[in-house]
Amino acid sequence: MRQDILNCYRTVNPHVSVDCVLIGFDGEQLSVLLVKRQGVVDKDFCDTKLPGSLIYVDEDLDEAAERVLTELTGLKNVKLDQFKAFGAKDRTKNPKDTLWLERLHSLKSPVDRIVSVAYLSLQKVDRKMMFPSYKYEPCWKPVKEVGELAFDHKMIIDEALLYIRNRAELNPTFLFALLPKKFTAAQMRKLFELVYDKSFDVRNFHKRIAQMPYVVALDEKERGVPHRAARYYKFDKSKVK
Amino acid sequence: MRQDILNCYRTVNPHVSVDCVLIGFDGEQLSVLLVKRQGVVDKDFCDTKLPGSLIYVDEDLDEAAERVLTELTGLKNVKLDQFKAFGAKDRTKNPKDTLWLERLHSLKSPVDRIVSVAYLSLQKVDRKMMFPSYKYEPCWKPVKEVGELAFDHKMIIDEALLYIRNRAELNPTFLFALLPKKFTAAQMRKLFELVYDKSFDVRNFHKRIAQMPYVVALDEKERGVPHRAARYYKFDKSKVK
DNA sequence: TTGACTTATCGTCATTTGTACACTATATTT
DNA sequence: AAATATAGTGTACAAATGACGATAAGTCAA
Repeated sequence: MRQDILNCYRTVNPHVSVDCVLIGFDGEQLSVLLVKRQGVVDKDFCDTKLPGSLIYVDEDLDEAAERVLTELTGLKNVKLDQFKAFGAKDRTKNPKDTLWLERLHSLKSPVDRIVSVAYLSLQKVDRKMMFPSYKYEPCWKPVKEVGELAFDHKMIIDEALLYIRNRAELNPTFLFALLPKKFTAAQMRKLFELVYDKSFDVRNFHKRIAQMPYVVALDEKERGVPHRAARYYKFDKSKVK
Repeated sequence: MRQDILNCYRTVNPHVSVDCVLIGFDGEQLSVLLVKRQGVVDKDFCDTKLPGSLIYVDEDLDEAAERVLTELTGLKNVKLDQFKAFGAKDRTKNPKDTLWLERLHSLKSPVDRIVSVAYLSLQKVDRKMMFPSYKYEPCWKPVKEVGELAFDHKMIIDEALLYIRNRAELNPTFLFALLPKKFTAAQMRKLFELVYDKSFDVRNFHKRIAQMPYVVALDEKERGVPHRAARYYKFDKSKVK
């Protein structure tokens, strides 16, 4: 790819990276998109991490996030929001992490502490979803099952979830990016319960939906379920506020 | 000062800076704390900016923010919250800014784009308030009167105000850092009106105060005002939630 | 001393919003 | 036809919100 060839000649900024937290919802649970580290043989290495990388010296932060996500997962045109920078003194002190970095970027001098700017995107997760690029083996991992990751990526994910919750409280429409185009009231309720970490009364939740002008009921219903079929709703962005 | 001497031997990270947005309220309006650039003779230079500077390679971001604020204003123990990173491609491309930076830090190579992590703190502003250090001429400037500043500092201030508003909507107790220990309902209302950019009904606002358990009425009243004296209130942190 | 003026404080009423709670409806499977 | 699994609905009370008018407590000037 032309873009990749050009990038070889760009200077890497060894002090700043971006990390992308993609949170997905499949109707059941929240997941996060993780990739594998490349070029590391030692099995002892913790080789799962967020899609992220060092940026180039002359590269816009937002653009860097999009580029890195595309390079590692093949995903394009993903709307990413910056939510926090991570710059603890010891965040890149683990030899596993520093060694990997130095090899990957062919760095001459040992890596200093790297400040990472974290980005968030909410995605619908389709079970049969394929990634355009499998080079780094991107895959969705349920957030509740995420173990230790490289660097401080576990903490970054926790902060992302906190951010989602706060932002949803301010403006719930933000969450509809996680739902499929057609969704049932039950799916929506499940999502809200996961995000707010509490359960909602079914009847009151229906009332709540009824007074959201941007959630419109469709004529269509579920098919092939072994019980009463639920009505589908859709999110109409144009009816927000 | 010992700290300063030691700092001379630390390595500067030429790619990452911190900027501190201190927002103050004096009972009338919101102000922001600005400092003067040092060591620049050319009068054409736009020499007012936020207190901020490059960090050291091995320095925690949060610590860097506190250190820089202390070095530029003398203020200590200020609670700073990180709210956003700024990393536009061209944010350090203005020759005025780059020249100043290169001289200040005695940099050998020209500065690349610098990613800046912005921090926020809310302060009560006392008209007779003195700064422990006047080296960089720190002073409060009403936000509505802020003109063009160095770098993208104007934009950083705008983002800070947006952040304050969002965060206050989530949790209004956050705003009490802006009010003096004793304050009147009118002062509090004025502040809320500035932050939310709309006016509130005086009577309903009193009701709103009455049902904030953390705002407690004092016996004390205003003195020397040419009309009925207003009651003082105080904020009791322990009664939040 | 009095009345004009200014700002503080309190009260009412209508409306909206939040919350607790139990039964009927519809589709599939056996 | 019965079992079962989930969808969908209404009512009553409490609490919060918002629009508005009336009264209280000071200063100031005549």
